[in-house]
Formats: sequence, structure tokens, C-alpha cells
Amino acid sequence: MQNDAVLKAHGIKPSLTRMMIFDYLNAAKHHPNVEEIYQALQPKIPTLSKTTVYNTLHLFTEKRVARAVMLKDQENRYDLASHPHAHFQCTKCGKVEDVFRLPDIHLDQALPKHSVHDVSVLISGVCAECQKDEPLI
Amino acid sequence: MQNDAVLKAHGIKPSLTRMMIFDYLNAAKHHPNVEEIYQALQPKIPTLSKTTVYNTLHLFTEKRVARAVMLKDQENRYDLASHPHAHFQCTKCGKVEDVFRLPDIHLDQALPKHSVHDVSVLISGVCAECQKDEPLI
DNA sequence: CTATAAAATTGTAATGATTACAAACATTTA
DNA sequence: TAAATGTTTGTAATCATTACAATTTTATAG
Repeated sequence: MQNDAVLKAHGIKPSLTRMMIFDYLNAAKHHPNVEEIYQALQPKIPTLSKTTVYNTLHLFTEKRVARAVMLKDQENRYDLASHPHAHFQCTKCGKVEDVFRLPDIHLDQALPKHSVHDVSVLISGVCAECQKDEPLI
Repeated sequence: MQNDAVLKAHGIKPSLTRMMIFDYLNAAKHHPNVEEIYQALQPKIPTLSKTTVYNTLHLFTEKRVARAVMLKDQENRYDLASHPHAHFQCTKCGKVEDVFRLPDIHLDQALPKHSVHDVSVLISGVCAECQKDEPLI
């Protein structure tokens, strides 16, 4: 599928700027942040503004074309380390719930040469409460 | 184990401030941020500064008494949504690697009433490169 | 082909969490 | 008791993100 078709399929009008941001994400093997995307594309789109990059990424995320990668760059909520568990965050109301009883994730095969200290699992979606409020889409 | 013993066991001197922050985390069922911890404890410790809360949480995290919870509050790195995978971030060099071949996480039993849109897995530890550099502790 | 409306893009300023850093204070050790 | 070490504090700086209004571009109706 061509890139513009991917955007259209997600209900996004494929403007040039959007296409180029999509292309950049598509080619990037790392996980670029806004600054990086802006610096990379600004020479090609001289009028590009950082706000547009923010807007576009928010749009992509909302329409599920892209997703935000959770990293420890800006950590701001804390848990005692004693009870490992996952977190569910509702995209409607923002509430966070603990999720226990997750299957163990075995990493030995996937990461044989790494020393694993911690595994964070964040599940996002719509909680039971918010599903009552919202009609089916 | 008493709280001060927990701190000592992790090599942290149990000062009053540290004990109270530990107690607060221990009692909190949600995932408080720095502001919240500060607001809750400032009446009890009138001289408390926010910097101390930051310092203490960094210490706790470093000594593995607490851990930072990954949430979508400040999302700043992006991925195309098309290839779900986990991320490994090295705590020494900060490098991020993709991790494929993770076992599927089945959430139906754990979250029967929720609508799950996305699952983010962040593994942290020391990468193969950085293990060469560092002698065994 | 205009005129109008809608959507996309831009730039500036504000916000707010986090960090840097040096000073003040407390505690331990010689 | 003095010196050294560790802890706490306050202020200022940083930096990603957001708010918002203005501008430009694109689509649509007459």
C-alpha cells in the first residue's frame, strides 16, 4: 500500500507535510522525537513549524497511524518496586488501574545478551466506566 | 519488615524525610507524581522542598526501592503503529532497541470489561555493549 | 471562475515538569 | 571540637509541550 493510501485509509487527508512526516517515521529505525523530525524535514520544507509536527503526530496517534513510545525520558509517576504489575490507562478519562495476573514475560530468548532489570507494561484503551457513556462507533 | 529496614536493606540511610516519602508511596494506591507527594507531605514537613522529593525519588529509583511508572502524560517519541514490538532501553547509555519475538500478552482474562487499544512494553536494563565496559558489581 | 467555508499550517507566548547548582543544615567520624 | 560527609533547601535555568490566534492553503458552492 502506498503511503498516501495508508493515510487515507485512516481518515487522514494526505497533505505533503503529513506524507513527509509519515515517510520519515516509516524510514526511521530508531524512535525519533519531535525535535529530530523537525530538524530532518525543515531543510526540505523550509516553512515547516514545530507546531505542525506536534499537530501531525497527535493526529497520527489519534487515528492510530503512529503510536507514542513509552520511554523513561520524563518519568513522573512512581510506584514502590515491590509489587510488579502492569498499568491500564483509559484514553477517555485518564484513570490508571493496576493490572495483576499478567502472564510472565520470558525475555531470556529475546534478549540473551542483555541484563534485564525491569519490565514496564502499559495497556491503553477505554475503561469499563467510559464504555457505558460512549455509544458504539 | 519495617520501613526503615527496607531502606537500609537497599543501602539508603533512613532519614525522616525519606521514611515519610516511602510511607506515602507505600500507602498510595494510585501512582502519585512529585507534586502530589509534595502537597501531601509539606504540611507535615513544613520545610520540605520539591527538590528533595525529586532527589529522594531518584535515589529510590536508583536503589530499586521505587520505580517510575510509564504513562502517556508526556509522550515524546513515536513509532509507526504497524509493527507492534517492545522496547529495550539501556540505563547506562540510553540507547533504545526494538525487541520482537515477544510472547503475546493475553489480556482478555485480566481485563474482561475493558476495551484494549494498545500494549506498550518497555524493558530496562544494561545492554550487551555496556556490560563489557562495566565490571561485575 | 470567484466567493465562501473549511482545513492545514505557522509563529509567538505561556505552561509546567524537571534539572542544575550552590548554600544551608545536619550527622557522622577523627 | 573540628573536619568531612551526607542531606535538604531555594532559586534560577532548561526544555518539551500546549494554547491560541493569525495566516495560508484547499475544497466547495454559486
